[in-house]
Amino acid sequence: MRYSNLFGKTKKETAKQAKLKSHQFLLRAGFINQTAAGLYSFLPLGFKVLSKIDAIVKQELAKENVQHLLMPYVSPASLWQETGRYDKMDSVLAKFTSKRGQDLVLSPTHEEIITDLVRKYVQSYKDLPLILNHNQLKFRDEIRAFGGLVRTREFLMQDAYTFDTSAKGLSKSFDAVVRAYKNIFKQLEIEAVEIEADSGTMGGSDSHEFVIIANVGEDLVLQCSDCNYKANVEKAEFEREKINLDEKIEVFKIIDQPEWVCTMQDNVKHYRKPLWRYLKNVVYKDQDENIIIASIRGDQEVNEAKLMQATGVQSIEPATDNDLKNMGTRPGWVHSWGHKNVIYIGDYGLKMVRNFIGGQKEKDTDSVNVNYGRDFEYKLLADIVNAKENDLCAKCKKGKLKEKRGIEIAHAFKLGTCYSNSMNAKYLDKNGKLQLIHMGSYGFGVSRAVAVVAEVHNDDNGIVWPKTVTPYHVHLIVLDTSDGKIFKQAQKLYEDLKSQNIDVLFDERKDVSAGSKFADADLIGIPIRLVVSKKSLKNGGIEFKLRNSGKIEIIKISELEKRIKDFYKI
RNA sequence: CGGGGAUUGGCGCAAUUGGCUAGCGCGCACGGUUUGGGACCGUGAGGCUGCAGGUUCGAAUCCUGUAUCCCCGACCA
Repeated sequence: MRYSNLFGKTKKETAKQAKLKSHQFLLRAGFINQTAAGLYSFLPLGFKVLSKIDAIVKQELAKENVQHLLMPYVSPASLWQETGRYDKMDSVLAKFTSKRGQDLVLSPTHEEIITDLVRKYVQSYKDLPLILNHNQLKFRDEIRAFGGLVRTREFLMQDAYTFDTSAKGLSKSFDAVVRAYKNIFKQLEIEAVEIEADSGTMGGSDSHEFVIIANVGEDLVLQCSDCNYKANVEKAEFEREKINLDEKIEVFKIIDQPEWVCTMQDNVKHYRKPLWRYLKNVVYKDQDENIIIASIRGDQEVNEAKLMQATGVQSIEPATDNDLKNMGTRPGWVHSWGHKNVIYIGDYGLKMVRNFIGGQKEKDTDSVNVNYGRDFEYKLLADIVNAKENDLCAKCKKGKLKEKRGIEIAHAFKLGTCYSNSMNAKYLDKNGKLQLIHMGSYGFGVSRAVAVVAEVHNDDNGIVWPKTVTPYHVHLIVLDTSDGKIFKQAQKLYEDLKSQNIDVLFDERKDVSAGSKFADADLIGIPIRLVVSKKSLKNGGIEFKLRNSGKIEIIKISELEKRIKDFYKI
């Protein structure tokens, strides 16, 4: 490709809105362009990188006997209604109606569609196990875009689905896909940590997330300082330590308290005691408008994923002031006991504190010396709060959990039979009995990976692409273009390399300074830079420079092809 | 979904107590001088100031509505 023909030029200025380096460089170097919030066009350079990642992903999966297919981007509402996700995933589903009145959605994922496919074709245990994959666009509405390609509403995702006759088979298939993922990470030169995660609306029992540790990430990961326990914040378990169980249990009292004391901050201001001393009540309502009061320690935060699991409800949302009014209370005045027709649930942490403050705030009174087990008790006590920095690891009970930020790049779910059950996907076993298919679901963010790779591989001047995903093999620059001989020589080199299946970006611009060309080469980030100039030819050849090194070598034209092919192992 | 900010040539920005022909940098086109780390001179093209109303002698500037984009919050009662 001749640079002057390339669609998408480099820019000197970066948009203020772009915070991440990957985002800035991808914009400046002309790899991507934003069409609307969370919707990006891939320009030729970006599309080349995307295509290469896409190919690597498919290739590595194919090694694990994964079969590729392609399912539609648009799917009928009826499939989503079968599993209940038409309502459950309402916030991300873009729903619309066709001209003939058919209800449709833009698929945010493809479990429903593939399960529908598989139930039509799989009849016997002889058809299993089976791993199917496609790399297809996804659309998730109401996602707030972030970091360029890191978080977009529409994105290219690889999603594989495994089908087995048993949980054991599922584990094997799961391992196969995870193996492929690890090889993909290696190819892309990114380091992903495998962590335990919450399954969320995906359902199923067990899920592993693959996260690139980066302080620009929006995922919170907790990692044990001692053992190898790692989990994301939705899932991370921790051991609740005794806070003040050596304190004497005092007599329960109702005392005067100024009306302004409402929030945890107010309590701290008023009583001048640490946060853990206060009882905190967080009110939610579930899909059927049932009120749930989560009672926790003042220093803790409710974890909605854990709360949903513990209460067994399908969805929760924070109660509104109006909901509180209907309960006969108001913000700051919610009681830890005594509200009628509500579900109370407490966190295990309540047992680690004696003599709480709070629990039944009224206009100018509240209670003190409140003790769980003596003054109030719940039928439901569970892990419903977030683990945080320096909490004790639940696994080894020795190490402290450390918080890290990360970008989720892949996620693998053991779905079990939840989809096959709701969608009636069964097979006949050896005994002629109908059995549910055991499923797994596996997603890798292909377009996100473009950002992740750029985020990991860059310097002050631009991107440094790994050789596996570089848009071109070499960036050929010609200087001293007014000298016809030199220009012709460069042109010949360009043609020769191309004929050897070497992908060349040829910067043959005549009216552009050397510095400008070098700066563009650095920004674009192709691993090998070649320069043909008066100087290089005088020195006996072509300048050869790797993007990630300052060293410049002169290489004879006759040796160039081999050098490049060795580098790329092609 | 809630709150805040923004929207001015392709890109990045200026100009608002309402007032001259809406400026600047980058980029682009043409001519010339340059050519090893984002060169310079000259000339030029490119705008109904997001859109729709309103106030006014006069609106980029004030008011109303609306669209789009960005940031924060997604809870602690």
